[in-house]
Amino acid sequence: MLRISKMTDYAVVLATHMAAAEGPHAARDLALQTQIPEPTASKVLKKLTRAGVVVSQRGAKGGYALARPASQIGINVVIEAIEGPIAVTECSDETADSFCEYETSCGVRANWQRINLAVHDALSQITLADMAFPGTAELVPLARLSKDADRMRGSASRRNDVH
Amino acid sequence: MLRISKMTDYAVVLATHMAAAEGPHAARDLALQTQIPEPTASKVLKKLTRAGVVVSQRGAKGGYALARPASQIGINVVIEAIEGPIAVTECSDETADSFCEYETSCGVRANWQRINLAVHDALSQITLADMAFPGTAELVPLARLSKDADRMRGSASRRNDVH
DNA sequence: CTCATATGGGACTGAAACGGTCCTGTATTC
DNA sequence: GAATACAGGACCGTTTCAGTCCCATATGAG
Repeated sequence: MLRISKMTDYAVVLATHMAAAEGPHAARDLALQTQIPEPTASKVLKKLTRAGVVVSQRGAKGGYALARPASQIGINVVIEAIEGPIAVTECSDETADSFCEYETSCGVRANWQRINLAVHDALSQITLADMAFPGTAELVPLARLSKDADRMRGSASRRNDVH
Repeated sequence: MLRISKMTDYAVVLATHMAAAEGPHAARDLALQTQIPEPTASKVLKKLTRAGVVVSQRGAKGGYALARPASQIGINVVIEAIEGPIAVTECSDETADSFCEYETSCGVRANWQRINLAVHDALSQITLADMAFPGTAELVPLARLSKDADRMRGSASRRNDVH
């Protein structure tokens, strides 16, 4: 579960590449650099464009570029661009939740939404800048994690390595 | 994305029901109570059993029961029981990661694992007991959320259950 | 001992989603 | 106006998903 689709994986890789260098990137170039088949990369880029994650420039010398600074684009945005809203279950999908037939059995609903939120939150913590410039993460990945954790939590160092 | 499959949804609902009452629950009973089609419920329960989330008793008067107290079973365990390990991308799957062809383009790997961890962590925070007895959550869902957030962030006790 | 009850473990199927390709149209630059 | 690149779908084979069904096995009751 929570297995992200390949398309989404591609989206993150492509976005990360764009984050690493300025200026317009032609779909073809990105495809070559990332080893993603060109038509597929193109498809992904189109979706990212529609979602407003990247902006596009048509014509010769055209290409794609991030719509905002990489540090302001959370991973969740990229993921949602491809896979739609992060709604773990149908009953947390607004269109359907009026018809949750369980009702009685389902004090579960509110909790699913907590789960959704938690996941969403976790994802939004990580930006494309983090992905593009692992920086300290590469040297001390866990240290970086705890740095993030500190920022989130305001205090204690906690590395749970593991899992 | 991050759309959990129906089966997993069922698993959580079923597990929550078991958390709400003691003793062995026959698959049939659970199916009736939760409105989940019986064969399907049965299938899910079998998976939960294999994963060790619940224990089963065969024969007349048999049924299923949680393997541990509800407060000690994180949602992540239930989810993983149905959907397999939480590995967001293939390259974070250990079997495959030796062959991440990107390599150069992929400083992304380490970051995916951060993402995985973040998600996994978020899920493990929520136990079946939380699901079965929403308590304050029902009255003030958002307040409860921020309360949780505080608990997460404030350093305090946080059990990592295992797996 | 025997029968009714329940789980264990797959096999199987129709429907839907996924991954990937390709084609036609439109905007932009030279 | 020709070459370049994106926009938007149509299309298709493969895989996964949801759901059902069947048979084997274990257990308790009479």
